[in-house]
Amino acid sequence: MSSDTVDGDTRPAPADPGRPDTAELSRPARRQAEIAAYVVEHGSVSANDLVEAFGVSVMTVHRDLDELERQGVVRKYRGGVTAQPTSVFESNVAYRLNTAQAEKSALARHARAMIEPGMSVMLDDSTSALALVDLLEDITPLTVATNFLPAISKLTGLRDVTLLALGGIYSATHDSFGGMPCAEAVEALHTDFLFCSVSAVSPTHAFHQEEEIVLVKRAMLRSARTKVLLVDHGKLQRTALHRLAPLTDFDVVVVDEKTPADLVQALRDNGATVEVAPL
Amino acid sequence: MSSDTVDGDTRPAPADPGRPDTAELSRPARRQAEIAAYVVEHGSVSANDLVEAFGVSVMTVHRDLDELERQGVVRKYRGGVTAQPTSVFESNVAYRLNTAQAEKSALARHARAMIEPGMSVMLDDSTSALALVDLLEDITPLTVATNFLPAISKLTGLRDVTLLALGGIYSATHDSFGGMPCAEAVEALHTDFLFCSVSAVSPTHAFHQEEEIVLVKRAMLRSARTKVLLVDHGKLQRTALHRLAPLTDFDVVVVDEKTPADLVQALRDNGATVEVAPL
DNA sequence: GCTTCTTATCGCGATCTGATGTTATGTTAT
DNA sequence: ATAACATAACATCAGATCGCGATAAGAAGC
Repeated sequence: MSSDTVDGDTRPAPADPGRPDTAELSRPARRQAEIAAYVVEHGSVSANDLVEAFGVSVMTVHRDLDELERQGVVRKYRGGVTAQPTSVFESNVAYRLNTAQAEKSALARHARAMIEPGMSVMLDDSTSALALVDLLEDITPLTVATNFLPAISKLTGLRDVTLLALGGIYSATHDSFGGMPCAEAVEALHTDFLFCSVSAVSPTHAFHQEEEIVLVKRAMLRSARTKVLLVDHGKLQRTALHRLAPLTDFDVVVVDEKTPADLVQALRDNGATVEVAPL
Repeated sequence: MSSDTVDGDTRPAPADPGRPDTAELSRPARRQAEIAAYVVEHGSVSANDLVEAFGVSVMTVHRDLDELERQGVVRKYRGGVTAQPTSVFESNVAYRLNTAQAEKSALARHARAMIEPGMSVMLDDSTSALALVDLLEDITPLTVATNFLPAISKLTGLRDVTLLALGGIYSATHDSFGGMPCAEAVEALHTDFLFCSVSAVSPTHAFHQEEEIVLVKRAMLRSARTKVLLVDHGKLQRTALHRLAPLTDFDVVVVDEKTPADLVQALRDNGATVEVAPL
């Protein structure tokens, strides 16, 4: 029972330089993310393999796998699991691993500066938007519309914030509401601001992995006066399946300070209004 | 500093026979409910009065009052608080005090028996509906639509349940979403069942305190095939401001076993289909 | 300006929840 | 039928959170 991998975990976490930052994620969540990566890499693994690889009990492995299956990242069969088409992995695990905490909060601070009391803002289901929620508390009164459950939960606690929940079909993968019902709810609104993020950004366009998400984001773009795209530099080299919109559809594209200067220039050359958020 | 009212609380809670059942409510929540009742009764009281009356520190009193103000039950002014128009108190505190746990869960069990895998059900923002949520887990697959945040939170965890969140304007008083946006979201649906509750039931009609709530409930009534009203016997002697709908609009009215026989008969005499849920 | 009330911050203690392993009881394949 | 695997049902432990008060700093009224 590989006693070297058990508890007494006082080490400051594996860290694994080169990989995304996994700190400040709950232990099981981190392990699940790592398991997911492991499964995607190996295509198909047995539960016992995972027991050995991660030094936890079978029971725990199964619990993790159940959770990952619930999120649609893997499929279970008797004896093990297989990876699902990568898109889900991308948008889920990437989201969980790739915290980029510092960048996100820099973007959020920059965004916050645009908002003034009395305004209405719309937020999408992104961690960047979530970071912004924490900063809204004292820009009151304020109206906030979002389809992101964690954001909704946080906002219910705030006084002087009119919360407009955008309902729809719940997606465990994103922990948000989507689909047609959500798009319709969005159509019925018009807010001063939209703050959103996407999974990938090319010099000319914003991209996203999933079609249903694109549906909602497009609706959001139509329903806000000033549209702000929050981009941490990790997004800039990546690519994704569906083209969401040209960057010129956004009034502002905010990038973090770590973004290479040439990439910023490339965005500007293509007509985007880019602002750099200091860390 | 009245040391007799402090901690060491091994007593099985004051109980206060004659008053609604306040057990299984968190301590602060219970105290807040009692404070609310106290304020409503006295119309206007000072913070210090409450310190003495409840044997807690000023700080705690203020925290409680802040929470109650957030819920719209009281209004603070320098030195104390005043009660707000009773309707809010009714629908909020009554909801918190009057748990009637046993009855609710009896109603829920009865309701659950009507549901079969594959169906779609709509739930309103009532504690009765919440009790039902706990029983849905193994009637899968299932589609559930609700505007009640606690229900939504619970349902996000369930696999094989398609959750359709009904968005709208968040109400701290009810911990649910409402208003026009919500009503519109409801209009767009059509479910097999609606399970709902109201604040008061006369022999012929269902009533509710608040207009906006009525708006949503009416929409729900229009959007379900089979409408079920869950009524614990406490509701039957009470009255409320707005008439929601005649009882004959419901396909079934479920009451708990403790309901006096003559009241059940009265409902039936007026044309309602009444079923009694065994405890 | 002084008093009274309110809010912010910290710390302690009790409580709760979450995470995990173990044992026991199904299930499925061979 | 039997072995391998999966789930269910406790028990335990640790960490996080909550509830609360005390003190201190900050408004608001007189």
